[in-house]
Amino acid sequence: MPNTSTLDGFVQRMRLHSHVSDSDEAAILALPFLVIARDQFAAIMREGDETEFCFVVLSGMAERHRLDQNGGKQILAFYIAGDPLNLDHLFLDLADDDLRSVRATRLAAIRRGDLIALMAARRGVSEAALRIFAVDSSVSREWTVNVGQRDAETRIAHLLCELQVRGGNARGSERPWVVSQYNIAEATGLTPVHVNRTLKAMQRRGLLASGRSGISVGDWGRLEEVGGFDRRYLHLRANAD
Amino acid sequence: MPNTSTLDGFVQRMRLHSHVSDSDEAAILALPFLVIARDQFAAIMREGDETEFCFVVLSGMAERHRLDQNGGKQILAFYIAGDPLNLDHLFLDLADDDLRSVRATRLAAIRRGDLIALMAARRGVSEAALRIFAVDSSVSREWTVNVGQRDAETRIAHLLCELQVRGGNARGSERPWVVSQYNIAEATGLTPVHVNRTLKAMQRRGLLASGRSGISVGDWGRLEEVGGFDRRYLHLRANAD
DNA sequence: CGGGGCCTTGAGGCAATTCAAATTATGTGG
DNA sequence: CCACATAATTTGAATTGCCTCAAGGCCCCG
Repeated sequence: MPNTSTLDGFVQRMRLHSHVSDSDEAAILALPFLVIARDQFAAIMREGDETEFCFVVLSGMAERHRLDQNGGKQILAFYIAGDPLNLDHLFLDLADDDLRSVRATRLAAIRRGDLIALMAARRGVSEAALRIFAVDSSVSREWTVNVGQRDAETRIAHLLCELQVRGGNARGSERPWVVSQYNIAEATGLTPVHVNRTLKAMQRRGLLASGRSGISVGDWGRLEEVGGFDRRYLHLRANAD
Repeated sequence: MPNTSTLDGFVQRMRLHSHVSDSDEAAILALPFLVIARDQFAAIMREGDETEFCFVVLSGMAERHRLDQNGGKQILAFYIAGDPLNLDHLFLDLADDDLRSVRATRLAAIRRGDLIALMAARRGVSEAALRIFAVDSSVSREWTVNVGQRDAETRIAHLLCELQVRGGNARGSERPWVVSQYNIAEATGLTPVHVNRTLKAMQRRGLLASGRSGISVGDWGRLEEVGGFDRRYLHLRANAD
C-alpha cells in the first residue's frame, strides 16, 4: 500500500512502466508539494487556467473532461492514486481541459518548475515521467476507439476492464467500481439511461455482479472478451519490481 | 513553402507553438535522416513493431489508426507536411498503433537515438518537440470529444475545420480537402454511406462547395459554427515568427 | 422524516446503420 | 486514345441502437 501522504504512489505508478533507481526515487520523494483536498465534484483546474502546478492523486479519484459547444461533456480520463493529472502542463502555458474530483480526493500539487528542474537533472526521472505521458496518450487514444467504434455494452465493458486493471486487480477482483453510472455515461458518450439499461442486462447475463456497495465483476474472462479488452495499450511492464 | 527535401517543415511546425532559435534550427536541419517513400495506403509502422525511427512528413499525408476486436478501424490522427508521426516512440519500445500513408507520401526517418541525443543537448529543441507532443495529445482528446459527443454533421464540420486550419488556411480557403469520404468515415466513427449523405446535405446548404478536385469550403464562418470549432485546442501561437 | 442524489423503468422517436446496387471518377495497358 | 478494371461516390429501402421525455423508487444523511 502506498503512503498517501507522500509521493510514494507516484513512484509506484512510474514503476508500472519504467525501472526507477533508488536515488531517483529518493529525489522524487524529496520534491516539495502542497496537499490539496477536494470534495466530490470539485474543480481542480479549469480550461484556460495558467499551468503552475502538476497534480498527483494521493487518494480518491479525479477526471479530465472537455465541454463542447452544445453543452455536451466528455470525460477524457480517470485518475487514481499515484496518477499524475496533467503532465502536459509541463509543456503548455494554458490548460485545455477541466480537471475535477470524482469523489473526495487529496492531491499533491508540485510546482511545474520544480518538476522540470528535477527532470532536467535526472535522466531517469525524465524518462519515467515522459513514459507515463506517452502511456496516458495511448490510453486516451483507446478511449477514442471506444467511443468511435464500439457499441454500448462493449464500451462499458472495456472501460470497466481498464479501471480494474489500472486499479491493480489484474484478473478482476470482486472489488466494486467507485464510479457512478453518470460518470460511465460521460466517459463513454452514452446517456445515463442507456448505461443503466446496459448494466442491468450485463448483470442478468452474469458478466457483472451487484453487491451492496456497487457493481463488481461477475465473470472476468467474459467481461474482457465482451469488451474486446487487450491490455497491451497500457504498456505495463511484465515484471514490476 | 517549406523545402520538402529537408526537415525545414518540421521546424516550421515547431514554430506554430514555440520560438525556435537559429542555432536550434540549424541543429535540427543537421540531423541525419533517411527518406522513405510510400504509395497510397502503405504501412509505415504496425502495432507491435519496435520503435527505432521517428518519422516526419516531408510531403503527402499520413494517418495513425487502431483496430479493435470487431474489425473496426478508428483513425486517430492525420499528419501533414512538417508533422512528426510518432514522438511517443521516443519513450516507448513498442508501437501501439498502425501508421499508414493516406496518399503518396515522403517521410524523413530519424533515428530515435539521434533525436533523443539532440533533445538532451539542446533544451530549446526538447521543449519544442515536447510541446508538439503535448499539442498532439490535446488534438487527440478533441477527437474523442468529436466522436463521443457530436452528431454526424458536427463531427464532419469540425474535422474539416481542423484540417483547414492545420493546413495553414486560417480562414478556410477554397483549397479542397484531399481526404476521401472513407477516410472521413474512419476518422469520425461514421459509415461511409452516412458521411456521403451528410456531405451532400452540407453542400445543398452552402456550407461546402464541390469543385472538380474535391470538396472545398463553401461558407467558412458557418462551417466553424456548425462544427462548434474553437481553435484554442490547437495551441497556435498568436504571432508565428 | 424529509430532501436530494442516484438508480430504474416505460413508451415513442430518430439518427445512423445495414444491405444492396447504380453511377461516376481514376487509372492502365494495349 | 479507347477499353477495361478498379476505386470512390451516390442513392434507396428497411432496420435498429440509442436517445428523449417522463415518472417512480431507493437510499443515504441531516
